[in-house]
Amino acid sequence: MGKLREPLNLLYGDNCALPLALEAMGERWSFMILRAAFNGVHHFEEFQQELSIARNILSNRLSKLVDHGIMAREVMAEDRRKVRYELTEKGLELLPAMIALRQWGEKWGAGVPSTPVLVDVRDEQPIGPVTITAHDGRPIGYKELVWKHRAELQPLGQARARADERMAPVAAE
Amino acid sequence: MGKLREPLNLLYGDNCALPLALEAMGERWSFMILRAAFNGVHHFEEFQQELSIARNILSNRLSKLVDHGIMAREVMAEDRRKVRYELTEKGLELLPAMIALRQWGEKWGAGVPSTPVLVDVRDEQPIGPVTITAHDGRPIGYKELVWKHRAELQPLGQARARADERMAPVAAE
DNA sequence: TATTTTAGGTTGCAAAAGGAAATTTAGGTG
DNA sequence: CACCTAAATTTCCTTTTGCAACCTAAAATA
Repeated sequence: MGKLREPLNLLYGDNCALPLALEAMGERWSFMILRAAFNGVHHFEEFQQELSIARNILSNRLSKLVDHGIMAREVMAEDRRKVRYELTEKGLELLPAMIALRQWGEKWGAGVPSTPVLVDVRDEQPIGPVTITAHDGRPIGYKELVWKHRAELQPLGQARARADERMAPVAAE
Repeated sequence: MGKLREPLNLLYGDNCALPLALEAMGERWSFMILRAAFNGVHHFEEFQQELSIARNILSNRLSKLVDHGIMAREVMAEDRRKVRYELTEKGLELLPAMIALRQWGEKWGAGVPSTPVLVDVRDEQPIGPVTITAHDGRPIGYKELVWKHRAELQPLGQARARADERMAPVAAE
């Protein structure tokens, strides 16, 4: 058993939060609805026309997003037929995940020039790639990641000699 | 129409890459399979037991992931019954998106302590949150983002006075 | 060589989810 | 009231998913 390629053992854990996130966002239209919401779409008919999604599916997805606390549903006071869907804080915080996905699609999707580009309002420069970062913000790649149990963590600032570096011995190889 | 809340107009574009990414990763099991792959799972039976996924679905999803160039399929030389599935570069680069999702799930999922934690091998400190960053790496929030067409971009370093700041006039409000 | 085991799938069938169009409900307007 | 609109819901149909059993080629074993 050579250690030529040790299992990356990322993303593991008895209680990985990924399934949880996927429960809320893993359905086919969820991200598209979210994208529209980020673009200022607030009403049922807007979503429907924007996405060309079946009305029943849209209805169902909006309900689920509301149930999951990703969107808030508010019957409008001035015209109580209208319902306004708004991203909650929880929903807004999906932006990094969505942009990461979008950037990946941009990079790897066959020649997507992606003409409109996201820029920082401040300097009007395009945003950088969404990356994994160390605690100090330095970008790091997947090879530099390891699982660690909470108990094994050391207080910030005093990086102990990498002694008991047993990483969660999970799956494979 | 008051401008109290202008449409964020993020993520838009005639050719947003998000649908493209979702075509490859938007199906229910895709991210879970990817997660397993990141954890060093390489073989059909491993995936199957790891995920408790139906064999036909697994078969189908693996094929699709291979078709999309996210995983590579290789019949092993030493035992030609065995097929090894390996993440490609394209697949590996989904890590930020996946971790962003996971972190979101951690933060917002009802009390998920997420005991094993990802750390930087270098200093053994937990990784930071995946964020949107400006070109210089400074983290920025969704309020600081604007669409800009390629033509309107200015060369880095000389942030022109924010003159023709017409942002893509899309959807809503 | 014949038999069994293993890895990686298919196949068939019932259940669930998805989609298009018509209908319903609650609320407005002339 | 008759009519309209926004947001769902219901109906009907197609596709996808999930489960179990079956299949096949390649080892392993007898």
